[in-house]
Amino acid sequence: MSTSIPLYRRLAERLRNRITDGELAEGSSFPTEMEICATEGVSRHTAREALRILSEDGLIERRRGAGTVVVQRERSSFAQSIGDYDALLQYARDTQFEIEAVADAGLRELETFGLEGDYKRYSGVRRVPGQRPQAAVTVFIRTDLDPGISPGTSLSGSIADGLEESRKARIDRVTQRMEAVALCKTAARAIGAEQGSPALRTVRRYRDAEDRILLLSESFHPAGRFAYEMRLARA
Amino acid sequence: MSTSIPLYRRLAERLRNRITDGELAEGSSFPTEMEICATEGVSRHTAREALRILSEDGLIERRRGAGTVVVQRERSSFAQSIGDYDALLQYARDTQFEIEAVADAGLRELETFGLEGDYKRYSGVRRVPGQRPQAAVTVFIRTDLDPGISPGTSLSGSIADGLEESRKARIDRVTQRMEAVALCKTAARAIGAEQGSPALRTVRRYRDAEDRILLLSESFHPAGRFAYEMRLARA
DNA sequence: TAGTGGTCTAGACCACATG
DNA sequence: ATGTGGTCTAGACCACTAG
Repeated sequence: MSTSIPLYRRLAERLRNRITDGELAEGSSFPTEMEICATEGVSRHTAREALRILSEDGLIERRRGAGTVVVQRERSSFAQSIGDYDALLQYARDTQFEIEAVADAGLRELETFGLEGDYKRYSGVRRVPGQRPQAAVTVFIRTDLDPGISPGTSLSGSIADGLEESRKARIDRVTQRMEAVALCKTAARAIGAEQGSPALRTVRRYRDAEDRILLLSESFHPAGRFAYEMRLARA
Repeated sequence: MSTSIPLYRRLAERLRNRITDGELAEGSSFPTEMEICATEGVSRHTAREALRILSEDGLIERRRGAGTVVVQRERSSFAQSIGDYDALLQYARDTQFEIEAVADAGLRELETFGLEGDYKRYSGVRRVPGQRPQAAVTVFIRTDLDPGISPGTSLSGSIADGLEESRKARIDRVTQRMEAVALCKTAARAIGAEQGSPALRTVRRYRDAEDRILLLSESFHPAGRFAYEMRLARA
């Protein structure tokens, strides 16, 4: 085996492609577990693990006794998600990421964020040129994808943006987590806010189709300087 | 045989209790899979399913070769994955909106939120039954759509949910704004947090196809009790 | 009744972390 | 070197849905 990606993940990826390619139409008829076992030559457990992934991703729905169907999404969350992703990148294009430090990521940080492997850490602030910083930002990028930017550089756009253009890897999806926190000392100093004051913490994980994290960003937006707006259209 | 709840779920529940009861301390030492198999008399697959539940709930962390540890940080965040409108409603279904007061909305509040016309104001907290409040919530609903709920009622789901079912109006889209703020006195008292402590403020505006605001909700999630997760997939 | 997904067992090999 | 969690197989019984 030349690949270390588990069989059930590769199987999930093949099935996912059959959906997005349109071979498996929306609203009906997904192969049964036993069919997948037979055609793909895997055990039922492996087939089920793959189906679990697709189910958690919202691509299929399963009902005991009835069967599995491809979820109907007429222009729904998928189209909506694209807009969100673009909007996300748009924000990055409107501001500059001023890189203040670059280093190898430490073991503790990697563990904190659930990263496995080697990553480079870029830290700095994001701001509209001429204004005070909107956020303290830390970016972890897998070392083999490191663009090798020097400290002191101001990046118009995001590192994720450059990652796309380099074609070294393809970002398949992004998960984003937001919560309110009290600013830690480091972040507070970086953006000129008071330690302990409220901030919006945003962690984004950029993953490829095999669910590996290519890039991770953590931002602290102090209260009053940033609000996140999104629009949820109905399916 | 008396119960229809699967074994692995009951096992997960037992293990969860051992964590919350303090028998399994944070930071280290969770029974290994083989230990669970032996002491609980289950197969490894069943043990793993139970552990998967706890892992997805963020109670434990697993590392190959190293073992399993209890994480249960003080702030047991409740992560909500929201990618589209349906997922947003799902969160409301998992928690209860406990209504503490109902009144006509005042002119100043209407102005603050950009509302025009007559609205009813419902205020209270949202929580998973049996747990401490996750958020202080205020809902404004256009008076002609008022469901007429009495103070003291616990609503399983959201008012927006009921609005849909009443078929008196159709929600076409929702815009959502999120930012970090310091808790005001009123909200802080409602959820038992300290005034001035960090919170995530979320304002949602539910509009019909003519862009009129049918319903508006404002929530304050104190730091540590809630995280907002969304997934941005690409085509 | 036949077929589906849900649960559960027993066993195996592997990659990895730790001592 | 040992033990951990991660993957995978083969087989079984069950609850449920649908024709």
